[in-house]
Amino acid sequence: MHIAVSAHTGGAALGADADGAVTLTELDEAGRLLGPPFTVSRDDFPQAVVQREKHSPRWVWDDTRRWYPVLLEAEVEVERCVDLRLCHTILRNAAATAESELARAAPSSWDAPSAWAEQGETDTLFDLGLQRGHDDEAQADPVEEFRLQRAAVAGSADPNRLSLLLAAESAGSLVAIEMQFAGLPWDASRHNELLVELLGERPPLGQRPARMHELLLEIRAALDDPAANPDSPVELVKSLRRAGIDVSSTNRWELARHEHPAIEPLLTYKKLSRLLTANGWNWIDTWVDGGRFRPVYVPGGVVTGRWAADGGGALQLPHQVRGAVIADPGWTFVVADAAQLEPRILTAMSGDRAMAAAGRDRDLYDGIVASGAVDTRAHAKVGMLGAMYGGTTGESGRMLPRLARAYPDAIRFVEEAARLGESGAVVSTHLGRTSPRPSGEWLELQDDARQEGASEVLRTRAKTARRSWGRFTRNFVVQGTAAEWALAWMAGLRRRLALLGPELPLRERPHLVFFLHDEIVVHTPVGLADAVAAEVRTAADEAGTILFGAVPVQFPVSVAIVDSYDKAKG
DNA sequence: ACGAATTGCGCC
DNA sequence: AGGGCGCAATTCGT
Repeated sequence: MHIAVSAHTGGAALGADADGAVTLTELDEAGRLLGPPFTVSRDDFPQAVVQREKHSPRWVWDDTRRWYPVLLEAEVEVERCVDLRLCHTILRNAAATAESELARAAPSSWDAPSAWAEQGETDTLFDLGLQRGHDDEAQADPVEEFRLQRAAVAGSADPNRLSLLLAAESAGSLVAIEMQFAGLPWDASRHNELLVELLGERPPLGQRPARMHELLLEIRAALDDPAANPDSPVELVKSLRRAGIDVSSTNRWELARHEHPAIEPLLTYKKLSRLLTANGWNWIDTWVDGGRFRPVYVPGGVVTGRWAADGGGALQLPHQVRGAVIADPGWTFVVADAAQLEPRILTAMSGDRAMAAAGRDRDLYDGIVASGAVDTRAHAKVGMLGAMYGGTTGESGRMLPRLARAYPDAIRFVEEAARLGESGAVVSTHLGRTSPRPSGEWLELQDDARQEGASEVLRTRAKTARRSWGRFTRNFVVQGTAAEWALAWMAGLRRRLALLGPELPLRERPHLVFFLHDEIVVHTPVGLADAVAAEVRTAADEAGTILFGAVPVQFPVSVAIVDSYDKAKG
């Protein structure tokens, strides 16, 4: 029998056995049973959830993707939940819970990836969750797991932060399913127009669009090579070298360094080729259905805590096609992005007061210029990005000493994260998500390089690997904490949006339709757009306070009300 | 011939 | 010697 569970006052919950019956167990916050489990049929399950929702339970279940789509199909929304699998992953790896029973136990089905993720095809997603048994999960008792998780959090040095992280992660799992359910409004005919403007008419299978064909002829003429093939990197390098262009690869950066009549058409060709293959007509055929693009979001899909997406390249939608994202008649979009999120996160984490002042009531990079640390906004930006990514070369590297002088706390913070990574240690985000340990291979390499008589080659390799891991941990703390801020922002906004349309189903009131790391899109009736914009800002302020308390760091968002996505300055 | 790895590039 | 991804096409390796 599968048991999903709900906890908290008034809560109840569920699980499905082979016949699809669902068992609900009422729990308190520690996971203690408040009464005997009871069973409802699969058909009655959504209604049972509706009854319980009146008391705002927190549903505790193994996997939001398993349960929530069925509920949304039945127009049942859940206010909050615990996604045990996502939370387990966090607690299993967190330094703060390393001594817990949960973390010391042998790996179990809770450590496996979601068994419900792969069935994300649009035709099956929303009806099979309850019916399909899963062998591993048959053994996995969510009540017991919930208790282990609560105990692990309670036993950690800072239970509040971890609790917050688990709540945010779980809220994100609800948003992910809701956004897939609602879909991103997508106008396929507008998308086609955009493609025709850039590429020419859709060509027959296997042929190049007209514009690309013209460019191909230009390239061949310029290279004096009638067989030059820009689609093949290997052949293209040979063609370029024959024409006297000294390249070792065909990537854009390297090509752009050379002056030659073939370069410009080649770069244009590659740009269009990318558009055609990644977001061309085939993409429309595959991913747009009924005026909606429904990517499968994968909360926690990135080690840092960022989301990933499965199918359609949802998190890489090029600006070229964003004009096809058009609001329904009578509706509009509220598009918001957090301004300079990562450096502001670093400011709050490191307590750098000078940087906090630089970012107060203005663009942070402008503020850095105004402080006299660097001379242009572009320098400020590239310098800060370099500091957070571990860049050492070029402009970025040159800016670092100035930034370190002006903002010692912030720079020291990321340098320390890098140093820890290089030494093989783990680092953690503000709320306690911990970086993975370096691989056995990495550790061995470091070990071997330290041996007496290790070759110079080996020592160099070890150093390269060490630096590389340091760049990863350096970035992990910032990117991961930014992801936490974004989750808090989105969770708060989700709650606030629900209040703008009480009693209305998700798709008939303002709802989130897109999320991109530090940017959100809300689809809303036109009349509520201003109210939504206000909630977006309030939720952003709240997210900063929730994570960091009363620190003097602002998290401003730029908000645009637009009827198509390309009109938001991105 | 086929799956794995690489290349290149889109997003943040 | 720049962090994290996903995806399509090409190229490599067996």
